[in-house]
Amino acid sequence: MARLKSGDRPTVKDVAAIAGVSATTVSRVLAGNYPVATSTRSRVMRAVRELDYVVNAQARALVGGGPGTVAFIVRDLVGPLFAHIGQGVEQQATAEGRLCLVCTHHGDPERELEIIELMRQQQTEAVVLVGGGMQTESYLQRMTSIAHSLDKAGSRLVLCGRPPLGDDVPATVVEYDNEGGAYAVTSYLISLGHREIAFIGTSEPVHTTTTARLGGFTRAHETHGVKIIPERLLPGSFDRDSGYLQTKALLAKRIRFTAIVAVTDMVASGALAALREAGVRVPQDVSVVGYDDIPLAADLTPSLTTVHIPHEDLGRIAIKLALHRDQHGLEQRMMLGTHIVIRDSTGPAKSRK
Amino acid sequence: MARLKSGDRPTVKDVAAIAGVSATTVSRVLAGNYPVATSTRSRVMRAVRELDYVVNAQARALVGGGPGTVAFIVRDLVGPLFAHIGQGVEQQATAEGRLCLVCTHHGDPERELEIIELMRQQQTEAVVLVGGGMQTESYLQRMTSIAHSLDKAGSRLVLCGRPPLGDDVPATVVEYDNEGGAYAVTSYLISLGHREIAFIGTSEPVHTTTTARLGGFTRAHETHGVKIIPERLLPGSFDRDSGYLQTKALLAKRIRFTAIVAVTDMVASGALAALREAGVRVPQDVSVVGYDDIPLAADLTPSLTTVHIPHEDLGRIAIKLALHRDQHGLEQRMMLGTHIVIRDSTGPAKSRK
DNA sequence: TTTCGGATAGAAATCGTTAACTATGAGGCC
DNA sequence: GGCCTCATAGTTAACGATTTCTATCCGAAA
Repeated sequence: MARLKSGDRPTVKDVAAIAGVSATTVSRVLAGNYPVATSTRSRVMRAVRELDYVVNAQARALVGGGPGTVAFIVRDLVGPLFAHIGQGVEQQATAEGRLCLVCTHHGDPERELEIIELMRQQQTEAVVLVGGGMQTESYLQRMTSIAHSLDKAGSRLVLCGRPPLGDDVPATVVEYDNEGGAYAVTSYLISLGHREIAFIGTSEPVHTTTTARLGGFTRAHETHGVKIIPERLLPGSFDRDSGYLQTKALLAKRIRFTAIVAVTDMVASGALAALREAGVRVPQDVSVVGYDDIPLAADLTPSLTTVHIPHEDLGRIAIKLALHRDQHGLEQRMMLGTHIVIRDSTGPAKSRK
Repeated sequence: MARLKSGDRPTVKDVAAIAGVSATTVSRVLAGNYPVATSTRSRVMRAVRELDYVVNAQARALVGGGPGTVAFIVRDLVGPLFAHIGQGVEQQATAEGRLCLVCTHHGDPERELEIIELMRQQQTEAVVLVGGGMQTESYLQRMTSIAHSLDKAGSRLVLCGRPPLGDDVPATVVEYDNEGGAYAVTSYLISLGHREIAFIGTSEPVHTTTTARLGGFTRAHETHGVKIIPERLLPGSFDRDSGYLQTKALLAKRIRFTAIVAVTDMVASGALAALREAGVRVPQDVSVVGYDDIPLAADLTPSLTTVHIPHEDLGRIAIKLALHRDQHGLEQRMMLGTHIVIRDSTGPAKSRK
């Protein structure tokens, strides 16, 4: 007689004891994959309700059943782009019957590694790394070895919005055309007559996102035969403050410019604020473009011309590819398109007297 | 001789076989909680590295060890306030050595219940429900029964940003002063001379967040002896479109108003856009206030007067209380303060002719 | 020399569930 | 009537790790 100590949660055995059957039968009633007499079934169900029994997912997982999990590893949860990618990841994971773990590393590579190790212990089916990463040699090397470790353990490293590690590395990669977007938006500015364009947000150490965006910026200049001067390349992070401060600095140093390409919309937003304070009109005096197309980009004043990233698709496709990687025909490397969204923060270059 | 089939992940037994010891010893070396000869230890460690072994968290959990998990259940991941609360939840969970599951229900109460059930199976230590909820009788009843179920299973229902279910219900509740914030910001408008204030975002069925905010709005009017007319109470959801459309409607219907209280900043943002289109100046002609203090509130034009919610604290405290609920002196019900942030979207009421 | 105890290591039980075997009775067929 | 099969339910092993409980060896104390 399995007397149930209060505080302990009931097990199949407890249910079985009450229903007067074996544990196997309880399991079969719940799974419904084996014939059970109707009377038995109802007795079991009554016992289940009486005890308010639920299976122990851990025990079930051990023996092979139960929902798998997918991990979503991100710098921070705040910030509009992570949320959208996360939305895509969570949606697709749920649609595929998986649970979704979330972890943040706040930009600390050590912490990122710890988290991945933890996910390996958790038997996670896929580990999605979101956003750009460092590009140092040692970091890439460690990532590569992690990809192999996860692969051996039946899991999968997924790089979302970050370039591939190499051809022989077992990882799923879903990128967006970061460089192309920067190229397009810069070309657009050049076509409007701008020749003195500042870029806010170069970074050190080298970051994949920055590199790609700056790369597109540079290529557009080259294609159209416009020279870039280093004074117009300003460092900074991805946040609003960076845009504000760097724009202030730009104005203070009296460097000539007719347009600003900001590395993110948040940076652009800071730039707009700084320009407004300085009495510089946008877009009459200076054009400003951002990158990301965050939800409020259209609500800034003036509304912001920017590059749209298919955030949610990025997350969704990442999960889909990773979970169905055994199916033939599913390429494990995918590049999604970006497109520029023209709003009111850009206009013809002021003809310099 | 435990020959390792490729594709299977290594177990303690495999490590033990290679190191020439028993599984027990491997476990002890890894846990470090029992004396093991130095030579044995190093042989085991070598085998661990050779196989790239990691423990199976599921198996470990079954026998009591391993990190616990908390679940974070939310309407959507996008939307600034959820991200911030999530950030708080994740941070605190990580700090307490817990993993963090995340699920979305898109406003579907059925789905919400399914998710909670799933979390109970997962032996989650705490289930955090974020944001307001429906206030229908049946919903509250089901929530109450869930609270008891989770409690019996050693888990904990946590209500974050939502009023308590009742005194005898085992749940942790962390609220913010929703009603007080609305009262304060409405009082502020009244003190500026506004007497004709519209509220955008009443909802049906009754939603806790809306109810509280509208409640504060109403109380402020009563306190200051100002009458509310139903025409100035407009329905709508929490998003930008709602604010835009309702403001358009308000203008079209030629209802007199000198100020708008929007149920969220996103709604306020839509209202600002509609007013701008109509050539109504803010704050000279009409004042606008929001609620939430989203990151870009300061970047709207004009910058938005709003009510600040301590989002991150909300999430952090929710987890802290839930995980340490056994410790005496920790109240399982907490109300955090809100405060209004005065920016440029509010000004004195235009003296009517 | 005998015995006691500390230092190590292994065997076996345990966690909760499922799945592969077994076992039992009833009913149909020759 | 004997045999075979189907329906149903129970036994037992397995999943991978931890944790008692034992067992051995060796040096020290008596």
